[in-house]
Amino acid sequence: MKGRMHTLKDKPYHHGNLRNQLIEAGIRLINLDGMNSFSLRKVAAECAVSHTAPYSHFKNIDELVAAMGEHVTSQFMDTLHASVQGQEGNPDTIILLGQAYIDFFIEHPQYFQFLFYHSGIVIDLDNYDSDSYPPFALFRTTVYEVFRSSGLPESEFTKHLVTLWSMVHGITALLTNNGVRYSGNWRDLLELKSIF
Amino acid sequence: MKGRMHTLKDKPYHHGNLRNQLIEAGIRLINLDGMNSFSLRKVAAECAVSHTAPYSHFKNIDELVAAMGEHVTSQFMDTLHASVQGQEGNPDTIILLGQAYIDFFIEHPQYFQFLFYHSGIVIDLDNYDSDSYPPFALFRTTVYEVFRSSGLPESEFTKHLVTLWSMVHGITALLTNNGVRYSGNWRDLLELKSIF
DNA sequence: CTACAATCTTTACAATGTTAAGATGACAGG
DNA sequence: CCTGTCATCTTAACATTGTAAAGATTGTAG
Repeated sequence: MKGRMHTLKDKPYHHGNLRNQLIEAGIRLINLDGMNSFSLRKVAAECAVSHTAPYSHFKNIDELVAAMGEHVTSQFMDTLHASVQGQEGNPDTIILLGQAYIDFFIEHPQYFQFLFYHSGIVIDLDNYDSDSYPPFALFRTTVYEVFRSSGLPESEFTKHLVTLWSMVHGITALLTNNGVRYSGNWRDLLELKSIF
Repeated sequence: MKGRMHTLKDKPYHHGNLRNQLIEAGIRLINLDGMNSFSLRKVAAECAVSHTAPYSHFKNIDELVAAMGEHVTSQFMDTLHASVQGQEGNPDTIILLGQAYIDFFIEHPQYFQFLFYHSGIVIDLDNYDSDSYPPFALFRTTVYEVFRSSGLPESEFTKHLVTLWSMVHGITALLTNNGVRYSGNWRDLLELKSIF
């Protein structure tokens, strides 16, 4: 991430790599206080540049937040991929993936609201084949592989997929909600198995 | 809602019932544009008072939003109660309640983010007996009545409750998310039965 | 009727997002 | 080496927002 040549993408001009530093500083702020106290000017200050410097790299604050979202989504995907690495054929793959999904947001509680309510993601449930949100696409293909060898009729797949995803997404939404208190382990609250 | 006497609660002084009108105007704004473009000054303008008039009724914007949240929660509870009215003993009560939960937010898509991320609700999963969030308390008692006559061991109750709630809450979170596109009926996406 | 207190307005200020204009400096071509 | 271009960054300015302070208004108790 340090000694790269100048491409069209990263722009280490005067300040050197400001665009990436803004993204990283922004994510740092999200992890601290969430989206409530987030501000463009704080991000700029964190990078020791004027509060309008970000406008050389992002059209507006939404584009900065979107870039931050892509960065976090990338980390999220890495975590998800790692959780199912070398588990091909294992029928518990779905559970591993679901656990990774939940654990990722438990470890970064502010990411949930940030990603799903501010980063401008788009999830199209009408056209699965179009560019879907990567974590959901992975979830879909993973669930499908297990589903295929379950003998259930193909027409039932979507229901099983969305039911599973809703459960995983729902417990995550609850446990990362600022207003929800729970000091125990989520594994005592939810039975991820017994869906198929 | 018009010809009430002055109690300690509503205060029709100069303007007449401003407190309630602020709450209603605020909820109207939420339904239009969600929490993004919400502002105290717009609510005040909507009521044709100065932008600081709300401070005679609320300590700050968070208290106004909290009052709006209580109002919406009250509507939510009315809807939930109506959905299970006269269904005592019916094992499908849980499904009716879950459907009402989902449908309420489908009809008011902005309420989900508003209620769960801005209205300051508190849900304590450690102490169920303490004042919990009313919709969750209702969900809990409703599920418990069905669960009791299912023969399952008492120790498993919490898991079943939270699993169900997560599923309902999760699909609601997804379908009311601004970034999620789905033009069909949620009943084609989820199988609320087959949990017990 | 008078004084009090609740209600509302005016004024002011700090934080924020955004735009416009100008300064800075890397770099390519002469 | 010099110069002009252009991406980058700064300064200045403005609109929107939340909030505090001070004063004006008015219903109501005594």
